Amino acid sequence: MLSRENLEELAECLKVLTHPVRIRILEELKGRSVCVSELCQRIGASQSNISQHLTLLRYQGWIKKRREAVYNYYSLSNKNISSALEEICEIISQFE
Amino acid sequence: MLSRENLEELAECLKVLTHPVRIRILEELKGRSVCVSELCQRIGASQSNISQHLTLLRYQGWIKKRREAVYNYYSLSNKNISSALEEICEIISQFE
DNA sequence: TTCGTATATAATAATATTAGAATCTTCTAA
DNA sequence: TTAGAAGATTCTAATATTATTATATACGAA
Repeated sequence: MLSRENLEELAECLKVLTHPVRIRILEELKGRSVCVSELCQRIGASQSNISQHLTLLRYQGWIKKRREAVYNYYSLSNKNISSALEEICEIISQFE
Repeated sequence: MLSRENLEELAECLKVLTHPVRIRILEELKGRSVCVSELCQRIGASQSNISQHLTLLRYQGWIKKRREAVYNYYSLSNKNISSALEEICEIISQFE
């Protein structure tokens, strides 16, 4: 049984995955770095909106950024994220 | 890559797990049925509050209820839920 | 230095979620 | 039937999340 603290951490952590745009961002970042403007184009949301979701994702440790010339390239913060996301997708999709 | 529709379904489905009380409820229901009043006691939340979380969990298909005399017993809606929850906990806890 | 492009941040408004109180419904036992 | 208990529903106020708009910053090019 999880402690009250762990419960809240888990809940908080999963909040990241409860917005379609954020899941989509994580998918786009699978295996490569993408800059903000490209993410905007591919996902079809405003720059400001994407940027805010990126900030949250980074704050929660799912992604990291790297500056290169004019661009900020974002990527998954480690290799497990990608497979973790896939596993969670799969687990959840079994219920539908 | 998930479709826009699937993205939203996935996000929606995971929202269930983003409240400590709901995770706690699912944990309490692992392997057994529990009635509302007992859940209130064990979790330490108001009857109304628990009942609302139960309604959401049931609406999303995570749990089912069964009437028995005066009591409503809730249980996980299938056997996969329990292990799915554990797997997700484990996946997430790797990031911390 | 100044300009333009890429991105971040701040402020705001709209919407969603939450807890708690009050009320209603359903069922059982008498 | 009626009283009482279990649980559901409804409403409200507080809070959190989200998208939008406007503004700020950072940096490369000229």
